[in-house]
Amino acid sequence: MIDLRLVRENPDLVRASQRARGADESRVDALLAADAERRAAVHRADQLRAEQKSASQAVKKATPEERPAVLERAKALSAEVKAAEDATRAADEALRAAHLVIANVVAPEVPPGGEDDAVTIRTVGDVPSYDFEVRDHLDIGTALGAIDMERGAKVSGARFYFLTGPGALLEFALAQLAITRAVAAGFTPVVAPALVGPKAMEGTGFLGEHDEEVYRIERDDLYLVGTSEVALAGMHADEVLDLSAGPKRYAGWSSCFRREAGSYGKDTKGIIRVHWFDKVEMFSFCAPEDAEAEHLRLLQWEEEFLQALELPYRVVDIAAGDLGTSAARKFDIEAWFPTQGTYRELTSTSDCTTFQARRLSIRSRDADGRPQTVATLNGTLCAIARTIACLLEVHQQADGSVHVPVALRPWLGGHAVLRPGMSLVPTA
RNA sequence: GGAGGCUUCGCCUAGUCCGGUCUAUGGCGCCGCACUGCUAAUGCGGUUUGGGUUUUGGCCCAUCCCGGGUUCAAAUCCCGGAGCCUCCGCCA
Repeated sequence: MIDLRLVRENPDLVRASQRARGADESRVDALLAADAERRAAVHRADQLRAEQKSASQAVKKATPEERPAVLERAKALSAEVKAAEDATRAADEALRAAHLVIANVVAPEVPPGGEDDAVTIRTVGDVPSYDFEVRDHLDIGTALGAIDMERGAKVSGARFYFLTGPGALLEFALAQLAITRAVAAGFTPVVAPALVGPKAMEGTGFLGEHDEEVYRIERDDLYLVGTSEVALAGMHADEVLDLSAGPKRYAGWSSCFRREAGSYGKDTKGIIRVHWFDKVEMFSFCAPEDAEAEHLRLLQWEEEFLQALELPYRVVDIAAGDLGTSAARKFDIEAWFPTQGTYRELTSTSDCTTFQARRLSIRSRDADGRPQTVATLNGTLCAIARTIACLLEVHQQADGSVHVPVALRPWLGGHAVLRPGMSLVPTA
């Protein structure tokens, strides 16, 4: 949730943010009204309680003769306090409801517009050309014995898959490369739970208008995470972190689950858009004033990872209307998919400023030792299934084999190419 | 799944039986001041968090795992729940 003080002191800024997102501006005024109402209710209840406290003390000190009268007054006040507390509770809930429906305030640099208005910041690597007919990742993967969609569907339904043989090895190789690089950069590696409670889910902003995307285990009141961001953010809920040595960074590995409710017909072929995949996610907790710089660092680590995979890509600055609820700014990296003749999203990094941390009550101490809400940022290091898809397409060769990027070879038995029917036994 | 125990202001802890200056005790740690040639030791003071209000000096309210209840009054009594621990059962 956004900072209430900001709404009180600079409502126009928040209204402008809502407008940029294409969201309802009047929610800002509803929030202001709810805030004023709550403060009035709290004030009334506090004053009544103060009176009641002294009345209660008087009961104790009263002589037997005055006792009935004093007790009478205390009882009356008690009833008034109870009523005032009910009113406060109602005002609290109204405020919370009004508060939760406002998305994070977009950063001033964010491009205006919607989904199609992302601005390309830079393009890295040359778009490859092929002197043969390119095949899509599913054709290549099936021929390699790396991907089995049909049996995935047989066992679990559409958008499920098996990774087999070289596909399974690729999964582990990518995970190893991602985690190894993250550790070298100073991240703490984490294996995070894929099932989380409602608090973590709501705190990270996934239960608002986008809860259609989320798998829910009703019987146990648990959710399957769509990203380990949820567990990593929730990890430090209700804590005061020591950030005196700089940002606290985690690289979390977990399975990710997405219902893909609104995407019927999109990317139906292969493993680009699936209900389940594994992902290594970077997550940072840092002081609010460091968030922008940290965001650029996350972006840089993402880029270096794709460079290690020898994949051409471009970095785009996502427009206001296409930002997630929690994000103030978001950069996607889109990698080249030869069969689609375009760049497709492979990673995404968001600066959530204090939006998530305020909901989850994650704080640190400022220079004066006062608690302050931290900023949280997340970034994909490697969404494994989609990355495999991209690797297979970009690195395909005329004979149906696939070039293995040098960085991945240590985890692929030293093999420089993958080819149908090959032995997976490591080379000497 | 069954039985029992635990949860207090950073950490440890007193208090809970028997409700009322609990406006929460003590120790450790931390901060400030004093003493000391320096260090150590010692002494004094401070040290939960959130909200409201404010003439910026404060003042008020809440907060003893969470939510209800009883009562004029709840850390304390009653009911429900969560988390952790131990034992039994089951299990990779």
